[in-house]
Amino acid sequence: MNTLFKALSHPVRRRIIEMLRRGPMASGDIAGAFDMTWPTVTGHLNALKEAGLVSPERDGTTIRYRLDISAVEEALAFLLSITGARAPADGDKDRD
Amino acid sequence: MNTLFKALSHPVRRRIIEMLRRGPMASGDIAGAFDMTWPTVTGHLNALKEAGLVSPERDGTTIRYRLDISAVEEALAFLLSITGARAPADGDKDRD
DNA sequence: TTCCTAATTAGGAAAAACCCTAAATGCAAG
DNA sequence: CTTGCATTTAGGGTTTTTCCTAATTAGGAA
Repeated sequence: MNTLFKALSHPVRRRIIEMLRRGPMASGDIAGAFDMTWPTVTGHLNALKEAGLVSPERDGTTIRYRLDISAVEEALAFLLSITGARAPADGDKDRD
Repeated sequence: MNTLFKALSHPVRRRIIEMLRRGPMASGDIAGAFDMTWPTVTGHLNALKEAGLVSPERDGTTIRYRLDISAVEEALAFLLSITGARAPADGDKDRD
């Protein structure tokens, strides 16, 4: 949960996640979409992999990254537990 | 969105959010729940405030922090857009 | 083997985050 | 005004993040 939210806390990494929403992409194609060096993007991909958000698969000389939805749902579960299960308490009378 | 996910990326701050789920709490009570100094907790509260996740309200000498659900829903919306699900419904967040 | 391309790891500088102690602020009561 | 309590801000040391360039690994083709 800790590395997961930390991975989501960088705009480049969130953008990568959005890109992978349509399907797996090669590392070079991902790196080419940003205005930073390839090694830097590799670092972000490693952070996402560490968080379980993506997984790489080799195909010859190219490496494709695929989005791992279940990790996203893990973060989703935390946020839903916040918005979905709110108990009424004494200074909290003005709910919608 | 950037400060929002960054705020969520620290375990102490996520725990504060969980604590505030039941209602506003005084700064001192929040700080007392952790094994760190009060100024450090104040720093975390500032990070949460910066992200729009909590808002402080003064009552005499004590300051109470209240959870701001709409910011949570903002993060929720991003994750839901990834999994492809719909936006959170209005009547879904007020039941116990 | 050698060469080329795809991609990563290594090393390090700059910036930010984290947590502490000490000092300051704000409010209320005497 | 002065004291006291609740809380925040200031300053600084240590660790982590972020990004770069240079070097390295890995696979395919000649």
